[in-house]
Amino acid sequence: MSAPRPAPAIPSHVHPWPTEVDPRVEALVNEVIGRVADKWTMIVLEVLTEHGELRFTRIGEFAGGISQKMLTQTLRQMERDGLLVRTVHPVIPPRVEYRLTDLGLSLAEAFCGVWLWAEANIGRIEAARAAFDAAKAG
Amino acid sequence: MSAPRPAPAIPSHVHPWPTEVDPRVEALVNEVIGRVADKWTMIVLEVLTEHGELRFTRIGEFAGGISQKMLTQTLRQMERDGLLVRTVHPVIPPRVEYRLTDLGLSLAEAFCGVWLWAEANIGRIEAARAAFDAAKAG
DNA sequence: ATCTATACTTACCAGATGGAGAGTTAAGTC
DNA sequence: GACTTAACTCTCCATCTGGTAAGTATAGAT
Repeated sequence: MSAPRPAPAIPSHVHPWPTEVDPRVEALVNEVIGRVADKWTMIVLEVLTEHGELRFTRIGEFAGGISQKMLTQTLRQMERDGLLVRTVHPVIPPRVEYRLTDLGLSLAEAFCGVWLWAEANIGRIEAARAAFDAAKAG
Repeated sequence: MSAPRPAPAIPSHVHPWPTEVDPRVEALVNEVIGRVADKWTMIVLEVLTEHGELRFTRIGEFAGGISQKMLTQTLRQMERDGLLVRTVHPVIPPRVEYRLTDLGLSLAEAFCGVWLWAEANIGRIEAARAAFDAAKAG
Protein backbone atom coordinates (compact mmCIF):
# COMPACT_ATOMS: atom_id res chain seq x y z
CA MET A 1 0.00 0.00 0.00
CA SER A 2 2.25 2.73 -1.14
CA ALA A 3 -0.83 4.91 -1.51
CA PRO A 4 -0.47 7.39 1.31
CA ARG A 5 -3.66 7.82 3.20
CA PRO A 6 -5.78 10.70 1.84
CA ALA A 7 -4.33 13.93 3.08
CA PRO A 8 -5.97 14.78 6.39
CA ALA A 9 -5.77 18.47 5.62
CA ILE A 10 -9.29 18.70 6.95
CA PRO A 11 -9.95 20.94 9.92
CA SER A 12 -10.22 18.70 12.92
CA HIS A 13 -13.74 19.80 13.72
CA VAL A 14 -14.90 18.35 10.42
CA HIS A 15 -15.11 14.59 10.56
CA PRO A 16 -15.55 12.83 7.22
CA TRP A 17 -15.88 9.58 9.14
CA PRO A 18 -17.36 10.16 12.54
CA THR A 19 -15.60 7.23 14.12
CA GLU A 20 -12.10 7.92 12.89
CA VAL A 21 -9.42 9.01 15.31
CA ASP A 22 -6.68 11.53 14.77
CA PRO A 23 -4.17 9.84 12.44
CA ARG A 24 -1.26 11.16 14.45
CA VAL A 25 -2.60 9.62 17.60
CA GLU A 26 -3.28 6.46 15.69
CA ALA A 27 0.25 6.37 14.35
CA LEU A 28 1.69 6.84 17.81
CA VAL A 29 -0.53 4.16 19.23
CA ASN A 30 0.53 1.80 16.47
CA GLU A 31 4.14 2.52 17.19
CA VAL A 32 3.74 1.91 20.88
CA ILE A 33 1.81 -1.28 20.36
CA GLY A 34 4.32 -2.46 17.82
CA ARG A 35 7.08 -2.03 20.36
CA VAL A 36 5.34 -3.24 23.41
CA ALA A 37 3.41 -6.16 22.01
CA ASP A 38 6.21 -8.49 21.15
CA LYS A 39 6.47 -11.96 22.52
CA TRP A 40 9.23 -11.54 25.06
CA THR A 41 8.01 -8.21 26.38
CA MET A 42 4.65 -9.72 27.18
CA ILE A 43 6.18 -12.76 28.76
CA VAL A 44 8.56 -10.74 30.92
CA LEU A 45 5.66 -8.53 31.87
CA GLU A 46 3.71 -11.56 32.95
CA VAL A 47 6.62 -13.08 34.85
CA LEU A 48 7.30 -9.88 36.77
CA THR A 49 3.62 -9.37 37.47
CA GLU A 50 3.41 -12.84 38.93
CA HIS A 51 6.64 -12.91 40.90
CA GLY A 52 7.38 -9.30 41.76
CA GLU A 53 11.01 -8.23 41.91
CA LEU A 54 13.37 -10.70 40.26
CA ARG A 55 16.98 -11.05 39.24
CA PHE A 56 18.16 -11.45 35.66
CA THR A 57 18.73 -15.19 35.71
CA ARG A 58 15.51 -15.86 37.54
CA ILE A 59 13.49 -14.02 34.92
CA GLY A 60 15.15 -16.11 32.26
CA GLU A 61 14.19 -19.27 34.10
CA PHE A 62 10.59 -18.24 34.47
CA ALA A 63 10.31 -17.02 30.90
CA GLY A 64 11.57 -20.31 29.52
CA GLY A 65 13.46 -20.60 26.29
CA ILE A 66 14.76 -17.06 26.05
CA SER A 67 18.40 -16.47 25.23
CA GLN A 68 20.50 -14.17 27.38
CA LYS A 69 20.84 -11.82 24.48
CA MET A 70 17.10 -11.48 23.99
CA LEU A 71 16.49 -11.16 27.71
CA THR A 72 19.02 -8.35 28.04
CA GLN A 73 17.57 -6.64 25.00
CA THR A 74 13.98 -6.97 26.17
CA LEU A 75 14.77 -5.76 29.67
CA ARG A 76 16.70 -2.76 28.33
CA GLN A 77 13.83 -1.76 26.09
CA MET A 78 11.31 -2.10 28.87
CA GLU A 79 13.53 -0.06 31.15
CA ARG A 80 13.85 2.62 28.50
CA ASP A 81 10.10 2.70 28.06
CA GLY A 82 9.66 3.14 31.79
CA LEU A 83 7.94 -0.22 32.24
CA LEU A 84 10.42 -1.46 34.81
CA VAL A 85 13.24 -0.28 37.04
CA ARG A 86 16.64 -1.87 37.11
CA THR A 87 18.44 -1.84 40.43
CA VAL A 88 22.13 -2.64 40.44
CA HIS A 89 23.65 -3.69 43.74
CA PRO A 90 27.36 -2.92 43.57
CA VAL A 91 28.57 -6.28 44.80
CA ILE A 92 30.63 -9.06 43.33
CA PRO A 93 29.32 -11.14 41.71
CA PRO A 94 26.82 -8.63 40.36
CA ARG A 95 23.28 -8.55 41.60
CA VAL A 96 20.68 -6.78 39.48
CA GLU A 97 17.01 -6.69 40.28
CA TYR A 98 14.09 -5.83 38.05
CA ARG A 99 10.73 -4.57 39.20
CA LEU A 100 7.73 -3.28 37.26
CA THR A 101 6.88 0.37 37.58
CA ASP A 102 3.32 1.56 37.97
CA LEU A 103 3.31 2.06 34.22
CA GLY A 104 4.42 -1.53 33.67
CA LEU A 105 1.83 -2.83 36.08
CA SER A 106 -0.89 -0.86 34.35
CA LEU A 107 0.16 -2.31 31.01
CA ALA A 108 0.04 -5.80 32.45
CA GLU A 109 -3.43 -5.06 33.69
CA ALA A 110 -4.47 -3.81 30.26
CA PHE A 111 -3.18 -7.00 28.69
CA CYS A 112 -5.03 -9.08 31.19
CA GLY A 113 -8.15 -8.98 29.06
CA VAL A 114 -6.24 -10.35 26.11
CA TRP A 115 -4.83 -13.20 28.15
CA LEU A 116 -8.25 -14.12 29.42
CA TRP A 117 -9.67 -13.90 25.94
CA ALA A 118 -6.95 -16.18 24.63
CA GLU A 119 -7.49 -18.74 27.32
CA ALA A 120 -11.22 -18.67 26.77
CA ASN A 121 -11.09 -18.85 22.98
CA ILE A 122 -8.18 -21.08 22.05
CA GLY A 123 -10.64 -23.86 21.43
CA ARG A 124 -12.75 -21.74 19.12
CA ILE A 125 -9.70 -20.65 17.14
CA GLU A 126 -8.55 -24.20 16.70
CA ALA A 127 -11.99 -25.25 15.56
CA ALA A 128 -12.10 -22.39 13.07
CA ARG A 129 -8.71 -23.40 11.72
CA ALA A 130 -9.75 -26.99 11.34
CA ALA A 131 -12.90 -25.94 9.50
CA PHE A 132 -10.98 -23.56 7.26
CA ASP A 133 -8.36 -26.14 6.38
CA ALA A 134 -10.98 -28.78 5.77
CA ALA A 135 -12.92 -26.47 3.45
CA LYS A 136 -9.77 -25.64 1.54
CA ALA A 137 -8.84 -29.29 1.16
CA GLY A 138 -12.28 -30.62 0.33
CA MET B 1 3.33 -13.69 13.11
CA SER B 2 3.00 -16.98 11.36
CA ALA B 3 6.50 -17.76 12.46
CA PRO B 4 6.65 -21.49 11.95
CA ARG B 5 8.66 -21.76 15.08
CA PRO B 6 9.51 -25.43 15.17
CA ALA B 7 8.18 -25.82 18.67
CA PRO B 8 10.64 -24.57 21.27
CA ALA B 9 11.09 -28.09 22.47
CA ILE B 10 14.16 -26.61 24.15
CA PRO B 11 16.93 -29.13 23.86
CA SER B 12 17.80 -28.81 27.51
CA HIS B 13 21.29 -30.10 26.97
CA VAL B 14 22.10 -27.03 24.92
CA HIS B 15 20.05 -24.48 26.73
CA PRO B 16 21.61 -21.89 29.02
CA TRP B 17 18.92 -22.44 31.61
CA PRO B 18 16.80 -25.31 32.79
CA THR B 19 13.13 -24.79 32.05
CA GLU B 20 10.62 -24.90 34.85
CA VAL B 21 7.70 -23.70 32.77
CA ASP B 22 4.65 -25.77 32.08
CA PRO B 23 4.92 -26.60 28.36
CA ARG B 24 1.18 -26.18 27.91
CA VAL B 25 1.34 -22.66 29.24
CA GLU B 26 4.22 -21.95 26.96
CA ALA B 27 2.32 -23.35 23.99
CA LEU B 28 -0.59 -21.10 24.82
CA VAL B 29 1.72 -18.13 25.05
CA ASN B 30 3.22 -18.91 21.69
CA GLU B 31 -0.18 -19.30 20.11
CA VAL B 32 -1.46 -16.02 21.35
CA ILE B 33 1.60 -13.89 20.95
CA GLY B 34 2.81 -15.45 17.75
CA ARG B 35 -0.40 -15.49 15.80
CA VAL B 36 -2.98 -13.16 17.16
CA ALA B 37 -1.10 -10.33 18.77
CA ASP B 38 1.06 -9.12 15.94
CA LYS B 39 1.10 -5.59 14.68
CA TRP B 40 -0.95 -5.91 11.51
CA THR B 41 -3.55 -8.19 13.01
CA MET B 42 -4.19 -5.66 15.71
CA ILE B 43 -4.36 -2.79 13.27
CA VAL B 44 -6.75 -4.60 10.92
CA LEU B 45 -8.81 -5.53 13.93
CA GLU B 46 -9.03 -1.89 14.91
CA VAL B 47 -9.82 -0.72 11.40
CA LEU B 48 -12.64 -3.20 11.01
CA THR B 49 -13.97 -2.44 14.45
CA GLU B 50 -14.12 1.23 13.65
CA HIS B 51 -15.44 1.04 10.10
CA GLY B 52 -17.43 -2.13 9.93
CA GLU B 53 -17.44 -4.08 6.69
CA LEU B 54 -14.70 -2.98 4.31
CA ARG B 55 -13.09 -3.94 1.01
CA PHE B 56 -9.48 -5.00 0.60
CA THR B 57 -8.07 -1.75 -0.70
CA ARG B 58 -9.99 0.30 1.83
CA ILE B 59 -8.55 -1.67 4.72
CA GLY B 60 -5.09 -1.05 3.32
CA GLU B 61 -5.76 2.67 3.16
CA PHE B 62 -7.01 2.83 6.72
CA ALA B 63 -4.22 0.65 8.04
CA GLY B 64 -1.60 2.85 6.47
CA GLY B 65 1.78 1.57 5.34
CA ILE B 66 0.90 -2.08 4.87
CA SER B 67 1.93 -3.86 1.68
CA GLN B 68 -0.57 -5.85 -0.33
CA LYS B 69 1.32 -8.98 0.49
CA MET B 70 1.12 -8.42 4.23
CA LEU B 71 -2.51 -7.37 4.03
CA THR B 72 -3.48 -10.50 2.12
CA GLN B 73 -1.50 -12.64 4.51
CA THR B 74 -2.96 -11.00 7.60
CA LEU B 75 -6.52 -11.22 6.32
CA ARG B 76 -6.11 -14.89 5.37
CA GLN B 77 -4.79 -15.75 8.78
CA MET B 78 -7.56 -13.87 10.52
CA GLU B 79 -10.10 -15.61 8.35
CA ARG B 80 -8.57 -18.95 9.16
CA ASP B 81 -8.65 -18.14 12.86
CA GLY B 82 -12.32 -17.27 12.59
CA LEU B 83 -11.79 -13.62 13.42
CA LEU B 84 -13.40 -12.36 10.23
CA VAL B 85 -15.49 -13.49 7.29
CA ARG B 86 -14.51 -12.90 3.70
CA THR B 87 -17.33 -12.35 1.24
CA VAL B 88 -16.53 -12.60 -2.44
CA HIS B 89 -18.99 -10.99 -4.83
CA PRO B 90 -18.58 -12.72 -8.19
CA VAL B 91 -18.35 -9.56 -10.25
CA ILE B 92 -15.72 -8.00 -12.44
CA PRO B 93 -13.62 -6.28 -11.24
CA PRO B 94 -13.62 -8.38 -8.10
CA ARG B 95 -15.28 -7.13 -4.98
CA VAL B 96 -14.36 -8.73 -1.68
CA GLU B 97 -15.64 -7.59 1.66
CA TYR B 98 -14.32 -8.31 5.12
CA ARG B 99 -16.28 -8.21 8.32
CA LEU B 100 -15.38 -9.21 11.86
CA THR B 101 -17.06 -12.22 13.40
CA ASP B 102 -18.29 -12.26 16.98
CA LEU B 103 -14.99 -13.86 17.88
CA GLY B 104 -13.10 -11.06 16.17
CA LEU B 105 -15.22 -8.43 17.85
CA SER B 106 -14.63 -10.01 21.25
CA LEU B 107 -10.89 -9.96 20.61
CA ALA B 108 -11.10 -6.33 19.61
CA GLU B 109 -12.92 -5.66 22.83
CA ALA B 110 -10.24 -7.46 24.80
CA PHE B 111 -7.60 -5.38 23.05
CA CYS B 112 -9.51 -2.24 23.76
CA GLY B 113 -7.84 -1.95 27.12
CA VAL B 114 -4.45 -2.07 25.49
CA TRP B 115 -5.38 0.59 22.95
CA LEU B 116 -6.67 2.85 25.67
CA TRP B 117 -3.57 2.23 27.71
CA ALA B 118 -1.38 3.10 24.74
CA GLU B 119 -3.30 6.27 24.01
CA ALA B 120 -3.24 7.30 27.63
CA ASN B 121 0.43 6.54 28.19
CA ILE B 122 2.19 7.57 25.01
CA GLY B 123 3.38 10.73 26.70
CA ARG B 124 4.73 8.85 29.67
CA ILE B 125 6.60 6.40 27.45
CA GLU B 126 8.16 9.14 25.40
CA ALA B 127 9.18 11.00 28.53
CA ALA B 128 10.71 7.82 29.94
CA ARG B 129 12.64 7.27 26.73
CA ALA B 130 13.91 10.82 26.65
CA ALA B 131 15.00 10.56 30.27
CA PHE B 132 16.69 7.23 29.66
CA ASP B 133 18.55 8.46 26.60
CA ALA B 134 19.56 11.66 28.34
CA ALA B 135 20.90 9.73 31.31
CA LYS B 136 22.88 7.46 29.03
CA ALA B 137 24.32 10.40 27.10
CA GLY B 138 25.14 12.58 30.07
C1' DA C 1 -6.89 -3.77 -29.56
C1' DT C 2 -5.90 -1.57 -25.56
C1' DC C 3 -6.96 0.29 -21.12
C1' DT C 4 -8.88 0.05 -16.58
C1' DA C 5 -10.16 -1.61 -12.16
C1' DT C 6 -9.65 -4.97 -8.11
C1' DA C 7 -7.81 -8.45 -5.52
C1' DC C 8 -4.70 -10.98 -5.31
C1' DT C 9 0.09 -14.17 -6.36
C1' DT C 10 4.65 -14.87 -7.11
C1' DA C 11 9.70 -14.15 -7.25
C1' DC C 12 13.35 -11.80 -5.57
C1' DC C 13 16.13 -9.79 -2.19
C1' DA C 14 17.74 -6.58 1.66
C1' DG C 15 17.57 -6.18 6.25
C1' DA C 16 16.04 -7.66 10.79
C1' DT C 17 15.80 -11.32 14.19
C1' DG C 18 17.57 -14.14 17.30
C1' DG C 19 20.25 -18.39 18.77
C1' DA C 20 24.98 -20.38 19.93
C1' DG C 21 28.80 -19.77 22.23
C1' DA C 22 32.87 -17.38 23.73
C1' DG C 23 34.71 -13.36 26.20
C1' DT C 24 34.53 -9.78 30.17
C1' DT C 25 34.60 -8.15 34.92
C1' DA C 26 36.14 -8.33 39.65
C1' DA C 27 36.32 -10.33 44.34
C1' DG C 28 36.40 -14.09 47.09
C1' DT C 29 37.68 -19.26 47.64
C1' DC C 30 40.56 -23.42 47.24
C1' DG D 1 46.96 -19.20 39.98
C1' DA D 2 42.94 -21.32 38.67
C1' DC D 3 38.00 -21.45 39.60
C1' DT D 4 33.48 -19.54 40.45
C1' DT D 5 29.57 -16.59 39.91
C1' DA D 6 26.15 -13.07 37.78
C1' DA D 7 25.13 -10.26 34.44
C1' DC D 8 26.15 -9.04 30.76
C1' DT D 9 28.58 -8.14 25.86
C1' DC D 10 30.23 -9.50 21.51
C1' DT D 11 30.69 -11.96 17.20
C1' DC D 12 29.16 -15.09 13.84
C1' DC D 13 25.68 -16.95 11.20
C1' DA D 14 21.22 -19.22 9.77
C1' DT D 15 16.67 -18.17 9.43
C1' DC D 16 12.81 -15.26 9.00
C1' DT D 17 10.28 -11.02 7.77
C1' DG D 18 8.38 -8.13 4.83
C1' DG D 19 8.88 -4.70 1.01
C1' DT D 20 9.01 -3.97 -4.16
C1' DA D 21 7.57 -4.91 -8.37
C1' DA D 22 5.83 -7.66 -11.79
C1' DG D 23 2.28 -10.88 -13.27
C1' DT D 24 -2.72 -12.90 -13.45
C1' DA D 25 -7.61 -12.96 -14.31
C1' DT D 26 -11.83 -10.95 -16.32
C1' DA D 27 -15.34 -7.96 -18.53
C1' DG D 28 -16.74 -3.69 -19.87
C1' DA D 29 -15.47 0.80 -21.79
C1' DT D 30 -13.02 3.56 -25.31
